[in-house]
This record gives sequence, C-alpha cells and structure tokens, in this order.
Amino acid sequence: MATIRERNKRLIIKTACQVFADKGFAATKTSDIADQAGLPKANIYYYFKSKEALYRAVLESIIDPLLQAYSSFHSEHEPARALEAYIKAKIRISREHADASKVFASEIMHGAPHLSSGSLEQLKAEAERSIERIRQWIEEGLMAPVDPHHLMFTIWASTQTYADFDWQIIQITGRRKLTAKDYDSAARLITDLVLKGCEVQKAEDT
Amino acid sequence: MATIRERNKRLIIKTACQVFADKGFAATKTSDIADQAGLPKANIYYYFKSKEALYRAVLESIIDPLLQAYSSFHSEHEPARALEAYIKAKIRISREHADASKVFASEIMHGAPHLSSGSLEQLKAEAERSIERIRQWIEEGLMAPVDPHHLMFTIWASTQTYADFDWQIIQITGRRKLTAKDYDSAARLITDLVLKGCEVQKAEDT
DNA sequence: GTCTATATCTGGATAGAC
DNA sequence: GTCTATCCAGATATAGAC
Repeated sequence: MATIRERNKRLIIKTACQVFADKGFAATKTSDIADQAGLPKANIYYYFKSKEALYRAVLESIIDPLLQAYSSFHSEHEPARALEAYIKAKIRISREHADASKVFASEIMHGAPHLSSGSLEQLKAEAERSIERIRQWIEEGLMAPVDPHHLMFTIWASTQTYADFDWQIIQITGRRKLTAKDYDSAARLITDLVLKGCEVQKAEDT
Repeated sequence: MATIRERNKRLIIKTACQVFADKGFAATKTSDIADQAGLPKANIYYYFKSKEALYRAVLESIIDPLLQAYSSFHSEHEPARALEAYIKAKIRISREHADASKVFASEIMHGAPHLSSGSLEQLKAEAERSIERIRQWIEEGLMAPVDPHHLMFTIWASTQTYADFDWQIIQITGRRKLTAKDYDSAARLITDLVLKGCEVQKAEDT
C-alpha cells in the first residue's frame, strides 16, 4: 500500500536521480529538482533533511544492482558463462539504471566522497572475490593467462560507458535514443572481445 | 622566453587542472585553486576573467592530444597496426594527461555544456572518419565484421578508464600509484582483446 | 603585477501560516 | 502534509591601495 509519504519520496528520488545524473551533485540546485518534480522546494526538505541526504539515497540505490551483477561468478563454473552473464548484467544496469549508474560513476571519479564505507567495502569485496575466481580459472587452465585486474577494468569500463557517456554515444551514432538492439549489440561485441581474448569458447547450453 | 605572464598563466592552468579533475567544475572554489597554487585569489582573476574561462582553458588543453591520437588511422594501412597504435596513444593520454583527461570525461558525461562547438566538431569529425576507416577494412575483408561504433566505444572506454577511474583502480589493485608497467600491461590487454576480437593478427615489423 | 578588503549574488535551509 | 517568504552562509568577482 503506497502511503503519501512513500509516493512522494519515490517521486523526489526519481527526479533527483535524473537531475543529479544530468548536472552532477554540486551543480544541481534543489530548486531544479523541486521544479522538475512539480513541487515547491520546501517539500523536498520535508522528506529529506538535506541535499546531501537526498543524493546519498540516489547513490545507494545502485549498490544492490551492482552487487547482484556479480552472482554469475559464484553460480557458474565455466568462465565463458560467468563472463558472458556478467557482461549482460552490467549492460542491463547501464540501460535500466542509466541515471543512477551515471551518478555512481561521477561519484567514483571524484574519489567517492559521499559513498558509505559499508557500500564501498561490499563492492570492493565482491570485485576482489570475482577477480580471485578468474585467477583460479587461469590456474586451472580454463582461460588464457590474462591479467585479471585489467580484464575486470575493461569489462567495467566498456559496459559502464553506455550509461556514463550516453550523450557521446548518441552524438556519434546519430540515434535519438539508444534502443534495446543497441544495448544487445554492445553486449555481444564486448562479450566477443572478452571471450576470444581469454580464449574460452562460448559454451553451448547443456 | 617565459614572460611573467606566461609563467603565471601556466601555473594557474596546471593547478586548476588538478583541482577541477579532483572535484569537478561546480564543486571547485577559485580559492582552492589559488591556495593550492600559492597565490591570492585575486591573482587568478587578473589572468582569467572568470572561473569558467579558466575551466575552458583547461578543457581545451586536451583537445589536441585527443585529435593527434587518431593519426594512426590515417597513416597505417593495416588495421592491426592502426588499432594497436591508437590504443597505445589513448593509454598514453590517460597517463600523461590524466587530470585534463578526467576533466574532459566529466564534461562529456554532462553533455559538454562548456566545450566549444569548434572542438566538438573536430572531435566528432575525427571519430567518424576513423569509424569509416574501420568499416572499409571490414569491407575489404581485413577484419572480422564487428560493429565499428561499438568497437570504438569499447576502445575509448577501456583506455579512458585509467584516467577517469584511477581512484577505483588504485583501490582494487592496492597500488599506491599506477606505474609505467601498469599502463603498459593495460595497453597490452586491451590490444589483445581488440586484435583477437577483430581477427586481425599483430603485424610483425617490416 | 600583487594582494587586502569588500560588494554582490546565489542557493541551501527554515520559520511559520495554512 | 503543503507551501510562501525569508534568512544567511559561502562563493564569485572586483575595487583600489601598494
């Protein structure tokens, strides 16, 4: 049951997410958010005690999807399947949580000054666990001996770019907006490069 | 001959570049730049008419390196050589112009509100020309039929990430600072993925 | 060309009526 | 729970002495 409080908080977070993604934290005025949400500014402050608290709410909303994306590294035994699923999940985040993803990227670029240390630790732990998993696969001879860190950085960067640099991508492709097909072919290209580069063959379904 | 004017402008731009990269345009205070440069704030305004003018100077400083990086697409006839050289050039930019590169990325992320339309057009033209070149190589059967746009986006993202997300990379690798070796192995991994993915073999030197 | 002191304005946050 | 009017800290930019 959606109380008035919940509905409003949701509207404010959703709008804030768009504006923060567009302008960045510092350049965003709370009045921008209020105007775009069709509310008076004071209403924002009734629900969130400060601009920063609102920003943190937006920021934390992307943590769970990012953590979830790592699941294939735990559930899959073959590197090809795990990597493919991870790339797919990351591209889906760039598509379905484009704004929050961008806010997160901007935050990381500036050294994560607002991110809670709890979230940071979780993200770091999952990343390290997955990198360790890749290292094992290499030791077991299931993959070419690529540098697992750099492999991960390339996957992060190339999937994340469809959220962060959407403006650039739209400029270059001449699209008015990225479509489902665009995201799919992006995922396919990245997966191809990674699987061929790691010399693991795409596993057929069992 | 370095006049006092030139020396000071250079110092201010260099310092501004660091601070803008660290905090972003809006969050940067002109007094931060002044303090870090060891100058009184009014001195900044003696050399630059506004914070934005100074920011634009920083921003424009990265355009030329970015344009130069495309040269291998024009000078090289084999895709393998051109792609390898381009990746190397882009990684070198991430290393040697890390701060300006980051400022540029942040600018693009937010829709390039401060970038001159001239620079924008030049960058776009070079990008499109290079993408067209890749398309030709594919038609001539020199490369696998990958999507040239997505290939370019992946190269941009994976090379750019070493400047933009340096903080993250340092967190994960546990390094105190990225070394020449780190950049080299990054370039090697990205080049490997791209060349294998495009099914072009690394050309031996003639 | 340098720097202190200050004008001016923007934008986060709140008081208090409804 | 909503909203107008307002406060005030902080930041850009400048005036004007040196």
